[in-house]
Amino acid sequence: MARMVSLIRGREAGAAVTAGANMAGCPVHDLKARLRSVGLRPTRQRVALGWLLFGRGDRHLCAETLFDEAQRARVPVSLATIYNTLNQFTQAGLLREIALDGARTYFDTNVSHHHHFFIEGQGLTDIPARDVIVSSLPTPPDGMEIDRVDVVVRLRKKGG
Amino acid sequence: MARMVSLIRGREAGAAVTAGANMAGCPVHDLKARLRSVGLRPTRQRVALGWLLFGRGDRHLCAETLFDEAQRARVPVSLATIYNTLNQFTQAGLLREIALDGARTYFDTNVSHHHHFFIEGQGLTDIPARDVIVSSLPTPPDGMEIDRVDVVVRLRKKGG
DNA sequence: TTACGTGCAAATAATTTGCAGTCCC
DNA sequence: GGGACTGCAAATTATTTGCACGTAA
Repeated sequence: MARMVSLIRGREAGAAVTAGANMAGCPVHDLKARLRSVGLRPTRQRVALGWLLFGRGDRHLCAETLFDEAQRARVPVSLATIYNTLNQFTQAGLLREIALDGARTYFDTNVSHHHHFFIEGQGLTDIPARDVIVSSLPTPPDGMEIDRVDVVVRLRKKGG
Repeated sequence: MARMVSLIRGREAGAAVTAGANMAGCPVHDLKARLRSVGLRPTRQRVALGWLLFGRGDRHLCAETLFDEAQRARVPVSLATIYNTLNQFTQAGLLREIALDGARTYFDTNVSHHHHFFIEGQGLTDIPARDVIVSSLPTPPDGMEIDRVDVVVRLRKKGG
């Protein structure tokens, strides 16, 4: 299996963790350090879930999905802990919450700036930030500023 | 109260209903006709809810909100019927569903092309379609075409 | 040791559904 | 009159929470 230089990406992601260079290369160690750096104890469950979440590239998943994966991976973890962990990770900036249809809540392991394709009933695909150019935006109301701009490109079957 | 030429807007909205000109001007009649034209019987509840929904310009609301309004307006309608009606209206193209935070489901009475400001915890405001220009989009995957592009501009308090 | 985490089961919250009675056409 | 619609209450589904026990620092 290829080495992973930085298990978790994002705006300020690597900084504290991969800067030291020497320790880099052990994904589990990186993950533990990353958890500590956001104030979360690297417990067995959190490390295991972090491994599932961040070990396979960018993903969009919901609590139930992660729960299934954990069971398949023989990681003993309760659904309640899945929910707690997803929320804690999100609050810590390791995940981003995505609202799609009001039913389930989805989480994006890619917290850097980017957009999404969305196919009804089939889920999400990332669009790199550079592939979408928003060249004109309205002025925010007084006292407000733009936090971020999310673009969702809804797709349908051609000639559907 | 000012006259309403077309109670319900949207891509194909007015056509069948306001074309005849003579009947136009009676919002209730227009609404009933509009309901019939999408295959929904204009029952007391649906007309009352349609009136609440479309009689006051563009709105973003959830089931609970509409339920409260109905009660305040002395419209006897059950919460179950609110949900059913919102879903039927959405399916008929009179409303658009908006996913914001995964918790509640919101509905937009404006089904024409436009975008949204979103302030965490404070809800939505419309952005006219002309105020947002997306000048570059990725190519859709094979066999797919773009249905529509939704832009959400997330705001936060300045210097928050 | 000791505060933080976890698991379980019960509690919420939003929404849907089954069915008997009601209403529009 | 007959099928579509509504209301109610019960059922579902997604998620959160309280509390006793376990575990990282």
